[in-house]
Amino acid sequence: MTETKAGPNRRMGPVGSEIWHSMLDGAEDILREEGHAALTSRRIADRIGVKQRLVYYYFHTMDDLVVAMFRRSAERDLKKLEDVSKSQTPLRQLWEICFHSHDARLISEYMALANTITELRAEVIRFIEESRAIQIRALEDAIARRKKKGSLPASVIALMATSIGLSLNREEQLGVRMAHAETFAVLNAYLDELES
Amino acid sequence: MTETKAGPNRRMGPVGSEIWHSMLDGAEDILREEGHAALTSRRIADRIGVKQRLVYYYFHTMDDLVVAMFRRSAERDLKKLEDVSKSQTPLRQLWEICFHSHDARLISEYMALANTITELRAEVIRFIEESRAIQIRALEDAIARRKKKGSLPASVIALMATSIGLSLNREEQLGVRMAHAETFAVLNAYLDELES
DNA sequence: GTCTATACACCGATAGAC
DNA sequence: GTCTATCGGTGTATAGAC
Repeated sequence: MTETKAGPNRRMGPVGSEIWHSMLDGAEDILREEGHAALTSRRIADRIGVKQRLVYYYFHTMDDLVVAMFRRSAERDLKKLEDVSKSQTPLRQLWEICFHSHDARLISEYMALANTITELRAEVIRFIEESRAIQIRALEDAIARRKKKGSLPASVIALMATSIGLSLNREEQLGVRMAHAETFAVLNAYLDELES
Repeated sequence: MTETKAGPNRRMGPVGSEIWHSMLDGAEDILREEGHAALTSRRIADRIGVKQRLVYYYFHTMDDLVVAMFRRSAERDLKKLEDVSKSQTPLRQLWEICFHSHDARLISEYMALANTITELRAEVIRFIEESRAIQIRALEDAIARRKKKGSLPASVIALMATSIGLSLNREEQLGVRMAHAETFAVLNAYLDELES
């Protein structure tokens, strides 16, 4: 298992090796700090102290590298979501993850790249659907535990919460604060009601 | 008024002229259809049938062009928001605009570009704040008219609605549908309650 | 596995003619 | 106003030596 996939008949480096990871680390840093325009094979190589040619030994194309980068981080995120949804206060923690631990800039760069890179787009879709499924399961449990009628469906709460979390996160990073404090207060109260 | 701004001492074409607009039109089409990587002075020129040099007669830099493009579209949007918020059913129409009339792909491209282009970032902030202000005003009126206690603050509804609208829009364009129908039903019911 | 070297395309931006 | 021509830089990707 030292070959990535068929593609062009070119020798390829081992997926998951140390240098493979450090390339993706460097790429992620660049994307977050300097944006898509700076995400080039040369800069990645420079950053981790190897020659540009080596990037193409580990990845067929730059698009492949981007897809691998997103997939790696999506897998980590999904694992974290699964973990906290089994904890004592899953909702509170899911909300923390949704609102805090993501870098809004990185997300927006991926979203834009997904417009062009078909395989990334598929990966993004998969991630949204799987993380939503996890959230819905956790919410259903919480709602059942509280057994107080009149709640919104778990699926609706999940979608709304992630949407609002994404926006709040993005706006805070931009420097917009209008209506944030009030919204946060409302959400906190709702969260308390669902999960004391 | 045929000069854009100080900047480099170079002759510049008239802002708002027919060709100025067609350049921005072409740029917008490219950004929506092919993404930021294809947004170059040469492709814009090709698309509208002029030579590349002319783009730099109308815009100092490519960044300037991008900022002008966003600003023009933001002004149009704000005007439309103002208009419908004075109509008979402002809430319903504001929601329609928020959910439908925007191209999710274009938005995500702008968001990514705003990470790098400082002036665009400022323009985005201004747009978010002004459109939110308009929405809050319309919502306050609607809530006062209904004078039914227990409603969420107008500012919170505004933020939540735009967030959810953006996400639904984006996901529909991606091809994700999970939880959409249920969410849409809930929102519709709420809208009916606020504005019959 | 990692390197040097290189082919080739495209970009932003400018000089200066008409 | 619009053009031709061009400079200097950077990108993806490959050939092939060690």
